[in-house]
This record gives sequence, structure tokens and C-alpha cells, in this order.
Amino acid sequence: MIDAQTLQFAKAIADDTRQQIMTHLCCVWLSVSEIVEKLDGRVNQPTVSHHLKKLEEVDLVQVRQEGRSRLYTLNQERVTVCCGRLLVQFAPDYVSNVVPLSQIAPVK
Amino acid sequence: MIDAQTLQFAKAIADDTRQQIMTHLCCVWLSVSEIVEKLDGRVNQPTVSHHLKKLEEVDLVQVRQEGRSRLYTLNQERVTVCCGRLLVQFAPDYVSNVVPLSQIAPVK
DNA sequence: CCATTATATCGATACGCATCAATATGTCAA
DNA sequence: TTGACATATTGATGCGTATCGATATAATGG
Repeated sequence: MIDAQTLQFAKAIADDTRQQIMTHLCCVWLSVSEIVEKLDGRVNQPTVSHHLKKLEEVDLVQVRQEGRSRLYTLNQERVTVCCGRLLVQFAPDYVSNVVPLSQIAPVK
Repeated sequence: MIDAQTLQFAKAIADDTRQQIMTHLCCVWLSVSEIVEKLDGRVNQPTVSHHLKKLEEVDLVQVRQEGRSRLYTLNQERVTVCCGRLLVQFAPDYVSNVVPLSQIAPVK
């Protein structure tokens, strides 16, 4: 009855550390150790790997191997899709006021 | 560093029972006992009250007293605002493609 | 006031999961 | 291969919280 995707997305972003990681991975590719550095001693490497696995399971991050490092980045398209689902489910009276730009002006 | 509002919203919707309640409260006003009936034996009244309190704390539901009953409904506007914040934070490359309709055609 | 109905609160329990130290796996250079 | 570095996995621990039964609080009718 409940959309499993929406619940998974909500659970994935419902953690402080995970949101911090997502913030750092927004628009850039970072290795695990670089993420650990960005979090500046708040958590250590196994914890970061644990969270990255969770985020990867719900396709919220993309991964790429580069040398010995695995580079991660935030999957913004997935975020957009999941937020869209949230709006359809829980804000149907408002979702009609927010439309994709592509519906206004056709893409060339 | 992390937007506390966004984290609270995520935690509030990161529960199966709470999403079911939100679904039932979408566009309608229901009393606590009516919500319990809708959930059809899955949980009982104290649990529903517990979740409604959580949802009320983050302003995701509106409440109205009517006789002996307290009527609840989903605050769709809050959902919209929180989703907007999610998009700004975690999908900045896509948020420009989703614009409020009011920015396209001025409201008469 | 009392009885009834509706909802909230309390205390206890159990489960999920974030976190860590230790270790395993994987990758590359020499 | 070996050694060094990077990341993943494992097992254990502790905390947050969902859930329930029991009870308290609130509101209405008689």
C-alpha cells in the first residue's frame, strides 16, 4: 500500500551523517578517504563506507573506480525523482503548481 | 552545517506507519479512532497518537478539535516546502528545471 | 456530579541501526 | 611476489524509537 521506494528514500536521508556525506558529494566526486577528511574526525572510515553502501543501495550515489580509490558522487537525478514522488503522494494539491520546465518550453 | 529542518522532515517521514497515516490524512480530516480503523488492526490507538504527535511536532499535520474528537489532516504545504528544500540542497543541477508555475504566468 | 466516549501519556520491552576496532579484500608500484 | 595504501566487511556495543498495555486526561450528555 505504501510506495516502497518512497519509504526507502526517506530512510536513506533520515540520518545526520548521511546528509552531511550527501552534501559533500553534491556536484563533486570524492574518494572515501576524502569524505572522511571532510567530516573532520566526526566519524571514521568504516562508518563512512557503511553509509556509502546504504546510499548506493538506493541509488542515491554513483560510484567510479579510479586507481586504488573509489570515487562517489551524489545522484541528483534520483533525488529529483524521489522528491517528485513525495510531492505526488503527499502534496497533490500543490504539485500542480510545480511543473517541469520541459512542459513549458519544448527542449530543442 | 546540516539544515535541521531537512533532517527533521526526513526522520518524520522515514517510518512505514507514519507514511500510511500521512496517506490516509491526505486531503481529508480524520479523527484518531478513524485513523486506527483505516490501519485495520495493524497498530492500536496509543501508537497512532504517538505518531500524530511526531508529525505535529514538525508541522506535517494540522489539528482541529471537534466535539470529543481531534481531527487531523496532512499539511501539504509543509510537504511542498520541505521537498523544495531537499531539491535545493541535494539536486541543485535539476532544481532549475522545476519552477513554480507562478513564475511562468503571473497569478491574476 | 457521574458515566461514557475519545485521546494522550506513562513505563516497559524489543528491535533497528549507527558506530567503532579489528580484520579482510582489493589495487597498484617495484 | 612483496609491501603499502584504500576500501569493504565483520562482530560487538549502545542508543534511539516503535510498539504495547495500563492509566490519566479531556470532553460531552444526562
